[in-house]
Amino acid sequence: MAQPDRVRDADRTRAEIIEVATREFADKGYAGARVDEIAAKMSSTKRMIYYYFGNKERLYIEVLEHAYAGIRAIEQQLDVEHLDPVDAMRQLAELTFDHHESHPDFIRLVSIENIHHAEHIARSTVLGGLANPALDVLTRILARGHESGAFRGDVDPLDIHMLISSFCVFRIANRHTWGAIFKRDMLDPAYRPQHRQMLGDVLLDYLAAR
Amino acid sequence: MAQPDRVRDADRTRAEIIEVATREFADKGYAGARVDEIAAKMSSTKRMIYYYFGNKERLYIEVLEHAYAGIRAIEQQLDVEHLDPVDAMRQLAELTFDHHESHPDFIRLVSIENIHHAEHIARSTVLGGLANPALDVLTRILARGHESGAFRGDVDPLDIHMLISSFCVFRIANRHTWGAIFKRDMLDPAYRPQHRQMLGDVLLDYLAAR
Amino acid sequence: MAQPDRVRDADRTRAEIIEVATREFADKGYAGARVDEIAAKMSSTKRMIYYYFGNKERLYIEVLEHAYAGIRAIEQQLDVEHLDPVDAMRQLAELTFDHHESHPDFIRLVSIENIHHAEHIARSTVLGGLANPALDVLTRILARGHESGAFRGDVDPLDIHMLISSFCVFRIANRHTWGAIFKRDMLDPAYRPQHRQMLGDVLLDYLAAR
Amino acid sequence: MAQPDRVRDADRTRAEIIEVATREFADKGYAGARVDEIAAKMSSTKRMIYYYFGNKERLYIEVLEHAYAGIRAIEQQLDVEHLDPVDAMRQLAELTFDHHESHPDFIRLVSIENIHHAEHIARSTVLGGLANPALDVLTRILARGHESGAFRGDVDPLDIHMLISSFCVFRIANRHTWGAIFKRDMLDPAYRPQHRQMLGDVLLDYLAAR
DNA sequence: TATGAATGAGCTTTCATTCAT
DNA sequence: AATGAATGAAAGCTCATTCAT
Repeated sequence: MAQPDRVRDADRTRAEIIEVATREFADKGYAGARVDEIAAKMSSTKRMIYYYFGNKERLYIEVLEHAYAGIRAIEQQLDVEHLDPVDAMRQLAELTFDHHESHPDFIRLVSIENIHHAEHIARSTVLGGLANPALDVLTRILARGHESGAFRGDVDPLDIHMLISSFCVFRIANRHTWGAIFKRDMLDPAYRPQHRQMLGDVLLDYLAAR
Repeated sequence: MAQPDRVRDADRTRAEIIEVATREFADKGYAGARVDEIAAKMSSTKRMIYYYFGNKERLYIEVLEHAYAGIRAIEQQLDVEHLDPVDAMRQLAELTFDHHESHPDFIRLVSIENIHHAEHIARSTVLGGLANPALDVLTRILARGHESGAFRGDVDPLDIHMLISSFCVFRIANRHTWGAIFKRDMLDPAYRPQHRQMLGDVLLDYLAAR
Repeated sequence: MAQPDRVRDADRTRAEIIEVATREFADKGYAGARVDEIAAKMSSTKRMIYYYFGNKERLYIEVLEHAYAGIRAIEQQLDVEHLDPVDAMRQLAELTFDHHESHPDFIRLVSIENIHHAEHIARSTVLGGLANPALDVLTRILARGHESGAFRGDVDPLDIHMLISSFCVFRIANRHTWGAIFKRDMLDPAYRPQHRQMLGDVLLDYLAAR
Repeated sequence: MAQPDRVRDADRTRAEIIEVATREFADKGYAGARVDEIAAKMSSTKRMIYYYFGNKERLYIEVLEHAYAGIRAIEQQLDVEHLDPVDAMRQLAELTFDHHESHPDFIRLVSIENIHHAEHIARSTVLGGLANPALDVLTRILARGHESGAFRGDVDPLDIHMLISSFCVFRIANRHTWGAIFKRDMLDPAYRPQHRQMLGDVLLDYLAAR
């Protein structure tokens, strides 16, 4: 029984490093994050970061992989086949809305990765082949909506996904400059219901057959 | 005649530093950008950066101020009072769409500034008080559209601005991760007309009085 | 029967470590060799190196001792008493020539040890007292050659040994810089017979009574 | 006059770094040498090493280039055309003998470079194209000696150079292991005349026409 | 006898910044 | 107004070694 415990310790150490590093990278960016700072904020030592991840970049890539893993499960919360396409579409949008709002670190990591031209995603064996399952669900909803006569049929699912993502991501990613310029915090809970409603309305108004 | 020339040389040196630094910061982020690299890419020397800007942060702030200054002129291209509100709305959206597409460095600087919690905007005397004139134009269009019966009246102009911005910014800011995950370049010219059209449609469908 | 087997396993493990470490030290030098690298190249683990040898330096010393042990058997291949002194001398030289050529790792270890001022030889109980038996054989040949009137009598056997060694060692030890500067590989098989012949000629011309 | 002084300071700083680094690399080898140690032994700082040389390897390469530069002037001390070939040959050998004895750091650097498979010479633009002028002089002496009937004509100048080098290098390069095994310091001044004489005799006996 | 996890000390290198002229 | 040389502080990373079982 000694072996499993040690293995669990190793996993625990790895997991803690990923967790602390996620916060640090999301907060400071890749170049701005300090390996020493990550070490200081965890119960293990800096040496362990190099023991498990080899270097800063590989740690960052694993942080990215871990962060992206979280979003893959979104669509599984949606029982799309038993829902009216209109309801399904709104629910899918709101699921994204809620997910992004509750995962600001993920959104920030994505921003950071874009600053780096997504070079680390390209370098990741995991993320390179990541198909977004939410897109399949969306495609299915659009098809069923078109069949039922509720939706127009000339839309590209990926464009709809872009519309949803842009709205949900923007609130989080551009929160600070927006707040500085317009003196309004897009994430102020007071605006939340109105924005969440707005997203669904925008989508459904656009998709509505005419 | 010596003085003015020297002044003009000084202005030219400043301008070149800003120009090179804009590219460097936009490309690498604030922490990732290197003062040495900026110096190497310009015709003047590193010492001049410190002579004119004091330190890296103040240079970055001036880069940001310079970049934001560019966007303020957008709405001036729009003769809003002589246009039908529906046309004016579509034109305003397309103006933003076009501007952002042709100013990727600005969008990237905004992303970078958000990574840094907009702390430099807060520190800038210029940017702190920056009111976005586009918002006034937008407010005016929405009011006229509501008066004419074309638009619904229950929308917050800033939310509409957010909708436009999110769509226009997302294509640029998230281009690389999107491309890495979905294997499609959002900025591929082939998609441009369709996205530009889509933005206007989304807006007008949503704003339409019902 | 368990004990002997374990002992044999232990010997086998030790032998493998020595073997792998010899290659690694000879290839990279003492400071350049990595304990991790040695461990990675063997079937056992890094911990075993410390288990059997205590530390890197003691491992290196044992590698050195093992390498020097190989050369002690050289002169035993020579049936010196039944040979004409001239033939014996040439054969002894060629034996050294052949041995060094076929043991480049030994030559490299000697170079490395010289870089370290032979401090590890001094620290080795085995090597400190190592008398080179080849020298006895050489001394005997020179004496018999002088008695027979073939050789001059005013030579120091150790100087002759130095002459032989310098020629045989140089080809191996300085192969790479020589090749880089003169664009000729001293170990190219095409030159081998000529160099081997030359060594004997040089020796016998010098030793010839006049 | 300010510029030249600063330039001289820069040159002086570079020269001091090379000088101290030569001793350190020659003493400890490439991997064993410490940049910190080099810095500690000079009047400038560690940062300057990186300012002028970029990294440890480039510093080592420049050390090597500087060390090799010293040996190129050897043959210029020899007025070969006005000497009898026999005398010229002995003088050339003694020049090499003396040079190597008085430049043990150079010999050690060559040994070290061989341990590294001469990879740094290969990487050096200077050393890659280094022709050894001493070889030209040697070729000339051999030719004149053959013409005069003093020397045999079937020898390759490079082989003769190898014979000279091996003898002169061996005393320095293998001094420590030799001393440890045979309890005799090859560089003991007491042996110097005898070895110097021996080298010339060996050479001339071998080259003598018969 | 054996081993995966862990580590302190120290290594090379980088970077924004300032000095001296 | 301009500049090449210099630098302190700290960054990322490595290495021989030991711990805990």
